[in-house]
Amino acid sequence: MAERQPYGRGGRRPTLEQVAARAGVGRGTVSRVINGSPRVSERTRAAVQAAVAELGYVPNTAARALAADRTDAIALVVPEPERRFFAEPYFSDIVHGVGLVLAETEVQLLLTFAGGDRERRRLGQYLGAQRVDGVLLVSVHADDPLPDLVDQLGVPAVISGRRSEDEALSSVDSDNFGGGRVAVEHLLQRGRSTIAMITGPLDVYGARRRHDGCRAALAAAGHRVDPELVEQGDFTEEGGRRAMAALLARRPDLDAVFAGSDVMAAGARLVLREAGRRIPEDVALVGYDDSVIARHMEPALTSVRQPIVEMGREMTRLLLDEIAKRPEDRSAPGRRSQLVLPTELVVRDSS
Amino acid sequence: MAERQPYGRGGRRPTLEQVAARAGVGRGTVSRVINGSPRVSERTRAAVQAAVAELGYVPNTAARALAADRTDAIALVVPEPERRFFAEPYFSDIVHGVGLVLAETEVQLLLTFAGGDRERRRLGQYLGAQRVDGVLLVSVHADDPLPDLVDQLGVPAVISGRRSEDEALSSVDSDNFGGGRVAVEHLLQRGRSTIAMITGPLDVYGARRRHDGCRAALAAAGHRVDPELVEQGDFTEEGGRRAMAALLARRPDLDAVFAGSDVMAAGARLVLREAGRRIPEDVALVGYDDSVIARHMEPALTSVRQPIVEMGREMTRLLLDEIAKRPEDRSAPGRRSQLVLPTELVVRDSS
DNA sequence: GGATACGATGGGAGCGCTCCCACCGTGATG
DNA sequence: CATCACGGTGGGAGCGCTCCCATCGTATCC
Repeated sequence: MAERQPYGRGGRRPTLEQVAARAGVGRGTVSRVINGSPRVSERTRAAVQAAVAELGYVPNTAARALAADRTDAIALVVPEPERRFFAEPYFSDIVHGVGLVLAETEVQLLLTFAGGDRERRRLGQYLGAQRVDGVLLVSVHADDPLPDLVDQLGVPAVISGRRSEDEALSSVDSDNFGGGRVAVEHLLQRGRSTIAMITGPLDVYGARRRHDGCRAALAAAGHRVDPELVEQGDFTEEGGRRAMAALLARRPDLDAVFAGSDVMAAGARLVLREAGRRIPEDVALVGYDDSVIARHMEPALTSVRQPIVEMGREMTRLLLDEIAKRPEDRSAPGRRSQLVLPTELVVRDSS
Repeated sequence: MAERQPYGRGGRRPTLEQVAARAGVGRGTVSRVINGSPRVSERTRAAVQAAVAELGYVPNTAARALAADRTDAIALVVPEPERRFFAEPYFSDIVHGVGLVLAETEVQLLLTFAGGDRERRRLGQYLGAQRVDGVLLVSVHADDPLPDLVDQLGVPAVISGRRSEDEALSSVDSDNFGGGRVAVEHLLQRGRSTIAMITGPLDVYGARRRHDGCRAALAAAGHRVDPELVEQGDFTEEGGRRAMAALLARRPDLDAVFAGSDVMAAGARLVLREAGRRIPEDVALVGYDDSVIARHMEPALTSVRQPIVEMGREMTRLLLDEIAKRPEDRSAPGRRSQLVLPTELVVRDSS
């Protein structure tokens, strides 16, 4: 193999045409080899590959994108400021899952933050500019117009979680209903009978489903669902404290609490401790998310785990499938895939 | 303004040509307006802008990249697996700093992980494919061939930290020498006289500079630099423990320790405590990085802070400058910018 | 041996843009 | 009144690739 050119200082890179000349074939043939078309003889293929290696040829992405109308790149759009993105292990796991699928392809992942208003507006431009073949949307709020914008632009997209019962976009969610149910079933099995619930904001779809699953488990066990034992939080630690205080005031006899997130469980724990309740002896506590704090809490928190890495994988698979279809074959709105992955209870010391 | 087309279902987006037709001008004129050229009359500019708005025109990136040979995108290349990237606040701050500068431009940031070997190899292809105008390299190891590969490809690049005294690439580093010096000066001011040092691996440039600064401070104060008081660690907690144990065995009379990283300081702290030494009463402890653990340590750790956000900003500025030059004007190897930002001592309870 | 089929190949057209040169008209200048 | 300068404009050429159609050769069949 000949020495490869250092292209530095503005030297131009070899083109298809030059590879073709070197290999003594036509442009079309080289293109076929590069793209792995089967309609090339073994001899020719070898000659072309040799020429590619000698010249250190790499296809120009821009030219390919322009001619073929595809970029071989997808974007992960994070509608949050960078800080939050890095702070939450959720994103890390999603990216990891995405990466696992993309590693087997030639598709590149672009991370895009759209935290601020300005960046938000620019995103439309960005997608309109056909920089990417598709979009992965994570951490989308119920009232976020972004998904609909993306959909209207005709850009294939998959959303993590869903915004409501009838999500218009393709989505991958975890089984929030099952998660809530299994948490409460676990508490019942532990012999608890007066089970309180700190929910997330009930206009958030996932939070409502956790709540529904919880009620379902109680009903299935023949328990009455007592409104006095339900208090709404806001996914913050402070919200968890407030909710716990209210529950304790109304029902000092409660012997278990299911919180819709680990962070709220952490808040609840503080209030319980201040009230002199031992965990789990007096009150069993179960959280949701299986986050880092669950493991580090004292006592370690029983929590419901979502398969986040797996969600990242499935989102990516779904998106690549959608992209692979020709535009006219793409699923019509309303007939998109809605995937729901199972959750799992991780039992620790708090229950 | 007319209703904007929803392009969905494979509908094509408007082109420059169509905007030109709509505005009753030529292609060139529209291009000039889009790119903010001053050589357009106010009348014409307004007409074109109206047409752009009516059609919802967005320039096609691929076509622009092909014609102009620039992508308006830069890549942040992280030669680490995703996990580490998210785990370390360092990266979060860098990305934040980069984002601050890019927010004022039309340049897009792409995050690229090159942790695995496979991804590593693909990166060359990626850069060769002219997907980006330049590259930001962070967390590069001394023996990493990546920077030279990038340089050889003629892709403008800026590296965070430097690999050695004579870094070939443009770089932005923090003042490790000054950081080491100020840490030790602080200990001397506190009246400590027997100051031990746990260094990072001395083949890592930054670690060596911290060590050098430390020695310089000692020498300036008229202290002899006692080899018995220097022990090399490896930036891990375990390494910090081992080093501390060795130092304590050799010199039980030491009254201060400067560790080359917070994590090593954390390891040292455990050993000191096991040996019954109180911090800071018996032994003062200073770390490096001002990481989260510094604040959360018991007692809170005095540490040297690097201006990481600022480093991200400066790296980006440097890179954009380099990109703005025509290729033939770009700095020759050896005459690249080497920027060093000041470090700062954050005094807490451990000293 | 000629018609047929099909795999392999070459290269024209065109993707949407920027660059640049030619050209137009106007007002200043000799 | 001819000449020049210059701001403003139109549009050809070309970026490097993919797509596709025409073409060529060879194996296959009657």
